[in-house]
Amino acid sequence: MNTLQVDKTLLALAQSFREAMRQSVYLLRRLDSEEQLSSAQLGVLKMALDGGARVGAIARNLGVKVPSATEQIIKLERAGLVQREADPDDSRAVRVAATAAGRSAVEHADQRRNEFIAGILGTLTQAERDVIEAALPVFDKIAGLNDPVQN
Amino acid sequence: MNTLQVDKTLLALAQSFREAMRQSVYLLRRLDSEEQLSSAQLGVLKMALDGGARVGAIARNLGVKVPSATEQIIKLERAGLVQREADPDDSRAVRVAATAAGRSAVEHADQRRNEFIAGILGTLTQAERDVIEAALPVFDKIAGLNDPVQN
DNA sequence: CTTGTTACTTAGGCACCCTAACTGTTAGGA
DNA sequence: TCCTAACAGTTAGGGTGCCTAAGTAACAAG
Repeated sequence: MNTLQVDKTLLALAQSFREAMRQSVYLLRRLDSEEQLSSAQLGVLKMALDGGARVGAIARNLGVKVPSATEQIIKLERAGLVQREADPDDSRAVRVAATAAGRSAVEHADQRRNEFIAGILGTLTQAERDVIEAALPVFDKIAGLNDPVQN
Repeated sequence: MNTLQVDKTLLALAQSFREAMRQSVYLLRRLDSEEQLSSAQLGVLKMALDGGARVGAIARNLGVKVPSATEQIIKLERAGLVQREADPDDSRAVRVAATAAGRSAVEHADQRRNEFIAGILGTLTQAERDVIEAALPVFDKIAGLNDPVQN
């Protein structure tokens, strides 16, 4: 019960946690390789769904630097999935809005990806799914803890 | 309780699961950006710890194609962290073994990464950590389900 | 009206991954 | 024995996504 022991447990958990993260990278890679729309682009596109998202906000939400967001936005624009327009209130800013094609692309991509994952989850027992479901909010919290440190 | 409803629940869970995976990508990215040894290289190096791992085995374990593994191995070799030597039993094959420097690099990198994650996990409640701990084996199972599809 | 800050874009570069093509080795017939 | 198919890795070439540094343009404050 001393500090050392607690740390040891924590470190062991951290190790397993890292391994799980590593696995999810593979899973995501696989998911990406079977779709037209990459995860990065899907993330941008999703933010552009509700009207006009600013480039900086998109970057922040995706955990990347502004130029990286710009790059994805330009690709999406060329693909006709988003439009860039000047912000009426601040002409330095750019509003990124999904086009109709963009909207439908998101829906399709999201559905296909969800189905893929659901297919995997479907092979689990209900108890296992419950365990996952219970863990997801904690993952969210962890993500929130990671976020604020910013860049 | 009909199939449709089950599917709906499953899809919703899949959606949340995807979101959690997305977050772990950010977390891993952050982890990587603060270290010398990248995740990709650490993965290769770890496989090279117990004697001689074959290039193909490394690639398979890391979920990448052989040329990608070769690339990382060459980098590690240039950094003096692994050695490549011919397999005595099959001279087509190459054995990749960690050097002393490689071993110590793994230890340091692993420890630093674990400490980083432990620092995050340490801010959770014990109950939350328990939930995570319970979920990790299920993540492993999911990874195993994803793996076999191979290519 | 100048000066600093802010929002974004452009330019250049790096890491990691992939497919296709090549080299060398092994193994299984004819 | 020799020829050929399969196999293990490497090389070549290309794509994506991310980053920093250096522009450009617009706002905001003195």
